[in-house]
Amino acid sequence: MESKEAVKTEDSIRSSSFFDQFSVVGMFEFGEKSSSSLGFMELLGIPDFNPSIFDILQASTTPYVEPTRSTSEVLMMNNQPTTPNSSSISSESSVAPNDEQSRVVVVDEEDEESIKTKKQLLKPKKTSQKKREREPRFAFMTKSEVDHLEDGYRWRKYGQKAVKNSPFPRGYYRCTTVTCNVKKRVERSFSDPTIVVTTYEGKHTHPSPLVHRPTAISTSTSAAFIPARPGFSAPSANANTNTAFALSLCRCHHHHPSQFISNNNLPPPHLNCGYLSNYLNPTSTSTNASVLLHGRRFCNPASSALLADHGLLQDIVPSSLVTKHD
DNA sequence: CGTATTTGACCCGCGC
DNA sequence: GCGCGGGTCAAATACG
Repeated sequence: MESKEAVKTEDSIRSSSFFDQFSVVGMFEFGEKSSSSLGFMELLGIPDFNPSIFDILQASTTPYVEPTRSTSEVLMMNNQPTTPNSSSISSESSVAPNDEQSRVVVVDEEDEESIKTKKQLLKPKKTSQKKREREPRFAFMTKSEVDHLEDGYRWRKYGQKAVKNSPFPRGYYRCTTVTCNVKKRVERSFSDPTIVVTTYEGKHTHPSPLVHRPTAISTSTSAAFIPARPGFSAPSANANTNTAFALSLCRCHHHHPSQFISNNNLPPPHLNCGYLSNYLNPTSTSTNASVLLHGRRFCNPASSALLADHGLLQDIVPSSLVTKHD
């Protein structure tokens, strides 16, 4: 164990952050940017992420309703091009079976919450008991073989329930930090078993233990998911989990490395800002694990500086590859 | 032995 | 009021 810990440098720990595992090919939001969506970005370690990433995309997206979910929970999914003119960022159907690059769609559930709140106002409570307040929630869909995706935080599973009309159970997790009451639900899509739906609720009141407290994770379960990376000798403790790590907040397809972005992955050409980077684990079994890294681009220089400050960029991307993009 | 997970019971909100 | 389903609790169990 000691030898493993020895190679868990701060860099490698940082590399296990959320973005290193998921390819965020699209972020979507109903209407205007909400505070909750920014909270989600904060959750992901980009507290001041340039809000312009929430460019209007809804016109090119198709609402997707999970059959097993309550009717009030609507997932926006950009990869089900039911409309001919859809300029969706990616097409799920085009994904090769062995393409383990995760695809994530962020869903803002604030609308749902506001609707519920309105309902409560119109309909008097049956009891005097105070209704349990709910934190803003975000759901996103990830194409992944593993249910519980490592996101840099430590989670304790506190429940599991069978989901109606679905063969896949839903897991309930709580952040292990005592002062933090962030929860997340993890379930596999019934309609597409390759898709994992993760719903976060609340905002972390603390930094990611994997990012800011590298020594603290040496005995944590999360450490088992730290991916092996070029330059680090530690093998991936979970090859299935870490077959592909990618970060791609795409808004400008002509900046994308062509070898990484298939035609089906291209974001709408009119989206003229953003960046993309990809990181694949070459030690994994994935046939796609061949490319180390491609440059990132940032629409807003402040965002670039911010990420650098958070160590999310500079530890992964050589400075020569970081390009400010105005 | 300490910690994490499992799982049945329980609570609560909602629709009928 | 009742049943259903989602969410949570907590004792039992597993694991390192």
